[in-house]
Amino acid sequence: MKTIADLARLAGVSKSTVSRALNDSPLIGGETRRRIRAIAREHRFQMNEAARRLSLKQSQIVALVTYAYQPDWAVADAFSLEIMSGVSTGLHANGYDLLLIQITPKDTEWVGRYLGSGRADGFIVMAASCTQQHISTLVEANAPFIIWGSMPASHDYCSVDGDSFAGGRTAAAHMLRSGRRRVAFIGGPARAREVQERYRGYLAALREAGTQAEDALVEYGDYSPASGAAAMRALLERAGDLDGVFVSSDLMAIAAIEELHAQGRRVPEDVAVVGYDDVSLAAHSDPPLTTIRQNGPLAGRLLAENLVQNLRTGAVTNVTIPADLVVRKSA
Amino acid sequence: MKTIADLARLAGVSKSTVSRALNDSPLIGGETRRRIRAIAREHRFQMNEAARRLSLKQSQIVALVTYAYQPDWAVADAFSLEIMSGVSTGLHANGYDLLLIQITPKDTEWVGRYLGSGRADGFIVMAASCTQQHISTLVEANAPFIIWGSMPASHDYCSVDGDSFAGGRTAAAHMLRSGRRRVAFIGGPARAREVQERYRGYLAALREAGTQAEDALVEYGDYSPASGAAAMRALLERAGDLDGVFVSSDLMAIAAIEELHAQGRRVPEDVAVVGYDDVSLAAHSDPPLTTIRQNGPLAGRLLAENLVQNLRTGAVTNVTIPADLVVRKSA
DNA sequence: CCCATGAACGCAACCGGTTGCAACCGCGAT
DNA sequence: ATCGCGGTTGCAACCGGTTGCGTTCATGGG
Repeated sequence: MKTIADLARLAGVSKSTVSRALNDSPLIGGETRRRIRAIAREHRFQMNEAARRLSLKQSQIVALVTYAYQPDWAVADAFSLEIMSGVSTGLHANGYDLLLIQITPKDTEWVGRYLGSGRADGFIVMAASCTQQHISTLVEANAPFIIWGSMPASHDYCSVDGDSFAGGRTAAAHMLRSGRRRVAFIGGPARAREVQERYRGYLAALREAGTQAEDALVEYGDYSPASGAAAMRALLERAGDLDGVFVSSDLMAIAAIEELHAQGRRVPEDVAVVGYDDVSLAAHSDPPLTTIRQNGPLAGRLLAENLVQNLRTGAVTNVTIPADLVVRKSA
Repeated sequence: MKTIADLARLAGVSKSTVSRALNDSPLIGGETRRRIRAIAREHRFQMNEAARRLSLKQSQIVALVTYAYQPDWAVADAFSLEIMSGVSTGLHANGYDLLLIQITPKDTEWVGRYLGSGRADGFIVMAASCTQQHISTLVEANAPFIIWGSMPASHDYCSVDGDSFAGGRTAAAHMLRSGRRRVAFIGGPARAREVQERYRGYLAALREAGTQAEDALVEYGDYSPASGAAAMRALLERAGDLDGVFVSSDLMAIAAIEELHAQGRRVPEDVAVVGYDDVSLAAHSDPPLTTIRQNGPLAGRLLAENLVQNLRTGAVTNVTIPADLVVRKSA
């Protein structure tokens, strides 16, 4: 592999000139630059990144932080893939590489390990798989990072989030518009911010439709299918005449549908169901699930772009992406 | 951030001694080593990786090669995630980092871009998303790499693959054992090696059960649900009394089941169905799909470990991992 | 005609590690 | 007392880029 010193010799100039020519420095004359670049191309020159990074004191790498895989976690569906893909393209477009790192819940050294050693310039973390602890670690280390998902009310770091309020509103409005009178709400953990937002959206839709909100129509779970079925059961007991339900996750929604079937209700004839996430099996469930989907690739791209911007300018941005309704058969 | 020069000053020794102590060089006395490491720990020392890589001429990074995300490709299910996770843990355990790179079909420069610049030491590629072209590029560049999936008969590079033969055999045997007499075969593309292997396994199971193989019972598709349904339709026309079918992919299997239902057959009462892959929706299909699953995390770990071994010793290994039957309701 | 000015480029230090080789130590053997 | 030797440690070069500053040369203005 050739070095810029080799190119310099070939071109009859100095290392500095080659370096500058390759980096589009205005200090170099047009003719010289062209000649040097031609030689570089001709020899398939590839700059040694390690050396460059050493000099520049930056790696042009951002790390996507994930937890170690938990078999029971297989829920990590296609959306993660989509987001990763988006992050990757967004990063590459800006000259950055994507590092995938796995951490354990109790590990608090990882920030230093990657930032201090210069293996990464910044981080992308997922709110879903990330404790408050981890976030504090990041801010204390003064690490550049961006987070996907809902964040505490007061925060001073970058983020990209789905529009949970709009998602909840759209879902509920869809059912109300098609004539449903008593639509219930099944959430994830009540303290999860995105769940609260979806609930607020649900409420807004009810209000706009002139419908009364009822406490008897809301129930919470923990995103597990079992909890979805349990919540459905509870609702049915308290309000047997409900004719629609907005569920905060597809997996819970599918479990809820099974529960409905078990109790002899037809979906969507008797009760409409709309889920959230549009996981891959949503399209193949019985009946195919109407649900709210977020644009994964877009989310990824925004995560990448905003982090890079933060890296370059220090700007901290908070953007939210739309949540779209995909209508199938269940509502 | 401190450098080894700083540590050297603090410890009253030279840079070289610090470097050696930190790298467990046998040249350093036990006492000195301990003292230096203590100081390093105390100051939360993190070695500058860029500098280290420049000296060592290796990055301790391997790149996982993926294609840019294609929306119509959403099939890239949980298995990819599992495999990635496995690769990640396997790599970290060996002191390597995982880089995620995306390439386009016509890009032929990527090998040089990453290898020549020292951004990665080796590659992991997926047979499924990888043309013969890409492989040639890799071998010509003399790049260290390992591939997941079936490879051409003659090859001299590392690989990890699922045991398709055993998978096909197990699937067919399961149905035969439970009394099915005429079990059919629906494959993916006939020229795909893994499909051929699964077919051979299917044949072996028939032979072992003393059953006659029939050409009328085999049909091929292209992994798309539509092709699965079409294949099922064709089989039903030719051999209306079949009572079992082994399908080369879950998505096709689910489509086949829908076709069976459409024609008034019950699953599994009238005809048993076994799929392949155990995608996330297999557990939730109607009826829940009996299928063949491969251990993604294991595959990933093996990919990582064997590539690292190749990097260190040059050994080229070809390993295959088991394909396990997961029995649900469809067979 | 001379000097200030700026464009284009070279010199050499620096980034922070690694490593071959020389230097030094105390020791038992000759 | 001298020599040889194994065990430790330091010196300095090297990895391949980047960049502040000085140098060279042509040009335009006084």
